[in-house]
Amino acid sequence: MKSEKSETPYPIIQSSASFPHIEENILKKWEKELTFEKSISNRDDANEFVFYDGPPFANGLPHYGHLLTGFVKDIIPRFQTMQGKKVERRFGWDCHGLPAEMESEKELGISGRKQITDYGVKNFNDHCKESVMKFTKVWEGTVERQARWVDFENDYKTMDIDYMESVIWAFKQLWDKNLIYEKDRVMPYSWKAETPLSNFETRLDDAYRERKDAAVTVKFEITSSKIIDNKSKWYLLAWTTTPWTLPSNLACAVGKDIQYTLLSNGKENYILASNILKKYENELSEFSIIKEIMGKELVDSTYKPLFPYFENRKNAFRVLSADFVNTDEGTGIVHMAPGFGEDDQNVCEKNNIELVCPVDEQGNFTKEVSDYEGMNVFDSNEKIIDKIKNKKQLLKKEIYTHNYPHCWRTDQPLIYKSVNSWYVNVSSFKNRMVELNEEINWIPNHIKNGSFGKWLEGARDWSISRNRFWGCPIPVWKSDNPNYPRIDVYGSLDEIEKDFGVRPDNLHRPNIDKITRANPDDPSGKSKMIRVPEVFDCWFESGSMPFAQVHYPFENKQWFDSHFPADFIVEYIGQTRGWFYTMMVLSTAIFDKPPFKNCICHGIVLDTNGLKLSKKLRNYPEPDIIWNKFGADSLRWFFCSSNILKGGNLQIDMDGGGISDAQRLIITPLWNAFYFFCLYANAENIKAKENYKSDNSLDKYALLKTRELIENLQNNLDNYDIAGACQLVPNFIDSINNWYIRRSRPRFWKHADDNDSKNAYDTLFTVLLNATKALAPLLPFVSEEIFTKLTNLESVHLEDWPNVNNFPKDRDFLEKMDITREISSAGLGIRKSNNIRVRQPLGEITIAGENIEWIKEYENYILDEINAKKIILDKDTGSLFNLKVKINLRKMGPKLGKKINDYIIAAKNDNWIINKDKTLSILDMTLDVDEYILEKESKFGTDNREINNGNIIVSLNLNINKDLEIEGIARDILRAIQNTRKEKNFDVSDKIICKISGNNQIKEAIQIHENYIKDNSLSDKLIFEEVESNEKILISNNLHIRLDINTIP
RNA sequence: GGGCUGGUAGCUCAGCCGGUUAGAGCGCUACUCUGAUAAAGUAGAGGUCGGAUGUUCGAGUCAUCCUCAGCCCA
Repeated sequence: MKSEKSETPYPIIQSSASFPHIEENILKKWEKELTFEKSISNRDDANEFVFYDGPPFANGLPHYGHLLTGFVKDIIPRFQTMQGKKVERRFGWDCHGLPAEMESEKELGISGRKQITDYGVKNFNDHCKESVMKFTKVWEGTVERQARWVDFENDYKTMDIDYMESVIWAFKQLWDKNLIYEKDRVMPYSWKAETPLSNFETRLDDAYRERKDAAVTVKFEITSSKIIDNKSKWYLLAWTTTPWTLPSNLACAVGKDIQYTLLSNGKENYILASNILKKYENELSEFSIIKEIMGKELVDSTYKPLFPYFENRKNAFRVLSADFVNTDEGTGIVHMAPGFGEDDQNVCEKNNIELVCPVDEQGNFTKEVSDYEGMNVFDSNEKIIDKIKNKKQLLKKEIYTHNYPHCWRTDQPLIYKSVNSWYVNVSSFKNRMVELNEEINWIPNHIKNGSFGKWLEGARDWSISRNRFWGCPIPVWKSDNPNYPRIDVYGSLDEIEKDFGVRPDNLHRPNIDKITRANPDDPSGKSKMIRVPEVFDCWFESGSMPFAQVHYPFENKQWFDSHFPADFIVEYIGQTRGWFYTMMVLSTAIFDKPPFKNCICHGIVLDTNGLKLSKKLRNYPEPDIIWNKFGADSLRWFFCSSNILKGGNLQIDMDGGGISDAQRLIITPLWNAFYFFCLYANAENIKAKENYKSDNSLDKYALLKTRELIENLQNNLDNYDIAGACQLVPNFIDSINNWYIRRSRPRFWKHADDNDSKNAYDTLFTVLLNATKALAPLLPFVSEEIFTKLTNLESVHLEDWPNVNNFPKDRDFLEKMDITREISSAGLGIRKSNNIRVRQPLGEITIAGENIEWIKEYENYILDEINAKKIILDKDTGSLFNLKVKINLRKMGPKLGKKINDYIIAAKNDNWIINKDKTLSILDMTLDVDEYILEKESKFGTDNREINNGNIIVSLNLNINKDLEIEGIARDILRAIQNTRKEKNFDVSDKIICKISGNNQIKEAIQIHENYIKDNSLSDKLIFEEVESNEKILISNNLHIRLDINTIP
């Protein structure tokens, strides 16, 4: 556009927009105008949509996974806001737990519990508190840049005292319901970090690594058994990769349905599983088989302890039956050390064998195992093996390579060890969780009865305590004198104050540990009530989020009652084991309700090789590059149109392939439609207004398509199907840009007072206005830009969802226009296959079919599009097509059975007759109207095609007479002029004087079509005269012209 | 070892209650068009629907088994 035009109805738009630049400006505008705040405050309190924000670990940096979740966390609330709902969005921070402690240890250069206690728990926790929030600014920046609207000022932190008070309240609730117990249990344990790890942590990064260990097969001497004699010595053969657990052996386990073989060499007799004999063929070469028995016959046999340390244990040193025993590895006889194996512990407990755990917190043997006291278990392996060898109870020693879990921080191999921990008795109410799960709508649906449902069914008790420092304290005080046992559990600051006389202003360690009192049950007054040392698993804290974020029940009781459960949450699919689950546990136990009603589980963002994105590999583009190159809307579209939102995965490539596609295929075309509108509205000085009533068919079509878009988007977003919503948009854009605007183009450069032209502007304006509203949740930036530039209103995000009742509704019309488009495509296809350029006008197009009179009304679009002169509607069945019969298989298949093939062949060979009553005679049958399908098949030839499932035939007359040829040349000339205008950078409204030279055909074309060429090229004068200086331009039919065009000053 | 999800065109994915010739978008190639021009149109190439067996007149679709991949549990 020319810049001297000072006042235009619409802003002057660049044809190629810089979306990143537009986005940055919109962010500034939103910030300045408090648009987000208004979008909430201008809604009614009584009509809320409740969204819970899952707290990320505060001390990590945001990555693509967070961005993806963030987009979804933005789309649904924006959509619901436009539906008239008030949607508050508070950001949350997960502050406690091992990740925070690890980071602090790294920063402080210390490691392990001893060094932390030396450093001082207070100093350490103070550091954690500072350190954990250090990335919040980065987070805010990223979240803002992605156009995610969320309230950072009114955020919640799991380390706030209010939050923590609600957490201990929850614990007390569970305690009062008898759902809490304390117990020794086997857990993965880092002896270097001196803490048990959650199973979550054993799976971090590359925790499982290859490791070589000595695997031994040892002989347990049987002392009594119902299946063997006592004349010679019998041994059970057991196999283990952790020889250091053998001193703590208390039992052996067999599978009761596994077959075992009894072997003898005359002196000694062995028992082991039958199907692993050949693994031991060297060791057992001199042994022969005596008999085979089932495992259950071995149960209750007793044997002599291998080591003396625990020989007096009650019920120990027996053969037990256990389901988990198999013969994949080992001997089918499992050595059981209940202090060091979870299965071992469970089986022994069932059989009333009390566990032993003679290994201390640093992984060294205690004095119970006197020979190895103070020795690290891994160092003791060889010595223990030697000892067994000396006792002649070692059958085999081998080096065994296996994947073994390591501590993700200290790099040392973990051990499994019995540790005291507090548990939630989840298994006692898991059935109720399964019931409540039925009330939740999961996206994708299979999560409900799949990974989440199955996980609930198999839910196990939850270890909620950690032997650590930075976390919410377990609010239990115990007597320090076992002679006067007493346990007090506190669920509020008030309760603590009441008993201890002090009100803590900080619930963190070591503050809370200093609060003690005399044991009221101890008449001597000497014993004290002391808090247990553990803190909560941080997942207990994030699971408490629905109530703890508002300090329920101490405050906001009413708020909570109306904001629980949440309408909607979203996280990645792995949270079925994390946040989704822990909320479900606490919500079921405390409130007997599901914690949320709708839950989207999205998949994982991977690189193009299917690998996880990792800082080490640098296998992903930095988000900053994406923001600056494509903008956030493109990334949002790339993510949200993918089936990653239905639990699948999505690959992102280094140079942002899919993201540039989103821009190229969605955002730019939308922008182009807007650009087109502004370009011509400004040129014609037209101010458009909302108008849904145009009687022009193209306008009506555009409005119907817009209505369809709005309805479809609403349906899909109502059902949380964001990807489904996105999939509808390309069709809309195609209809508007490549049909509506293309076919309407001339209407936009008619004079402004022309009514049809007005309708065109109003309609395109109305289409863009409503489409940007409906697309606002999916494309918040570009929608905002177009909408505000179009209307001068404050923000599209303060608008209500468009009302479809404003729009016309006419399915029949929509279908007709779609057929019109199909006919046009077929016409262009016929041209193509006959190599006739579209600029060459053709005579007539013939359309044949039933009930096609309506096409008359649409003929202009078809004639324009395919450049033909006339439409002939033909009902004649003979000339253009043959009728084909298809048997209605769904109907006839079951009736005819195998014979149906004969009828299919007869139909293909046209062996049928249609009777007067429209029944069909075929072979020996007469078919009713609904038992066969009649289709048209175009006759052989290149000038016709069938469309609409063979209901309509399109035929194009390809004869080019003299008149048509000359007209074609005239159009070629016009095109050459237009091209030259473009090359010379003339404005679309510049008027010109045009000189043309060429042969007689050119001259004739100019004479006959002078006005056509002049009008369309804005030529005041069209002069046929010799043009010497310029280059020859080749047009069709091997003709050349020379052109000289100049603007009129 | 068990569970869940998936395997359809070069890529990303549709494909409802089984039905005749398996679709879309992108990408690629060719041609065309142009008063939006780094846009647009038409067409072409490209598939043993992971494999096998079964049920059926008929299987991409249903059943069983196998296989591969991802995730989860052990």
